[in-house]
Amino acid sequence: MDWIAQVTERLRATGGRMTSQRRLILETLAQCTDHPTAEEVYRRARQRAPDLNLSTVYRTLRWLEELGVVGSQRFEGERPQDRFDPAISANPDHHHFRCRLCNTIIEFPAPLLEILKRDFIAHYGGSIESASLIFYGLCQSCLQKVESYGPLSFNPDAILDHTR
Amino acid sequence: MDWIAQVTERLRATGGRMTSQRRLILETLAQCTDHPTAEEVYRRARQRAPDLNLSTVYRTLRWLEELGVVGSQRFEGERPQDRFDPAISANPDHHHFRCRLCNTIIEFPAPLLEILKRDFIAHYGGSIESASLIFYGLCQSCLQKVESYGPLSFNPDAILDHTR
DNA sequence: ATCTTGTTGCAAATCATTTGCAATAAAAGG
DNA sequence: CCTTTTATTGCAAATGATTTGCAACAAGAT
Repeated sequence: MDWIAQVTERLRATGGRMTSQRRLILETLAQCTDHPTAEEVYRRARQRAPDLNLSTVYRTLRWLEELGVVGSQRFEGERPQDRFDPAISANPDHHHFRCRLCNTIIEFPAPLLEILKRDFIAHYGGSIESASLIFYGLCQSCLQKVESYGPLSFNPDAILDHTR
Repeated sequence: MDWIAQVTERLRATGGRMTSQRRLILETLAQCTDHPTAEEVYRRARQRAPDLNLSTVYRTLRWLEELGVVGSQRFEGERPQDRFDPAISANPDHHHFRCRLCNTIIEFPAPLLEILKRDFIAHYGGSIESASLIFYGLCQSCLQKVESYGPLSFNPDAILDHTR
């Protein structure tokens, strides 16, 4: 059984209905290899159904979030907006790296995080139910570009006055 | 030289001016042991200067953020709003645990995170400039309360009909 | 085929945060 | 100390992502 059928089943199990809009949004999500915003999901899905509404996209995404089918996170250095992560069910325990230049997001596993959790609990007690780890930096290719160009040297005094 | 004097110096160094509002906000932040929202900083500060404006609080907090004097982060499970962290300059490399019940935030060091960063770079290349790690769970005292009460057993059929 | 009720589209509301602008007040210079 | 410059403030309005009320619509059950 594929992903969409599974989600449909969960939906029915809680008294929900499968609609053409929801199916479309699910299919759109299934094709994503990135972490789209609600607006981006909307734009992509609307190509196949121009009267789809942004509210419906939001409602569907929130509902999928509750079902644990998609994740959502916000990243620094961009407008405050949720990005949705369709990969969460296939790959539950991943974290995120975001490139400051090209904005690529890399998902990576972090089994060592368990040690950090144990450390925390050893020191402070309590229990940990979930964790969010985000790295920010330069991805491999952006780092190479920066290195090959060398650092930018900005010297205001060196700027020529072309008006003279 | 105390914290406020240091911040004032940095401010002057960039052509800024120290005002009564900024001093008040700095003093309010210095007394915080928690991670207040802009609104909370505003409420606390306004007790001493009732005509302080929320915009001024925002502008000052953003400016302190740029100076690296305060941090800001958002936590899941509450309205999407920034919380400001006055402890960042005293204690630069800390991460956050947030209790799902009492909302207490615990700051903790995570030196092992360096290993995770090295692991990531070994696998994917690139470079890491910053990291955000947030744990969500129950703090020690909330965990104890939950354990001593035992888990709540919710059984709809067991609810008595008091209308009879 | 019909009924029930979950879902949609639309427009308006929310809510944290930002911004334009005229008035105000630091700090610099005399 | 007093003027001058211009950074900063308070206020109100704008912004922008997200949510919500509601009447029309359409799944899925009977």
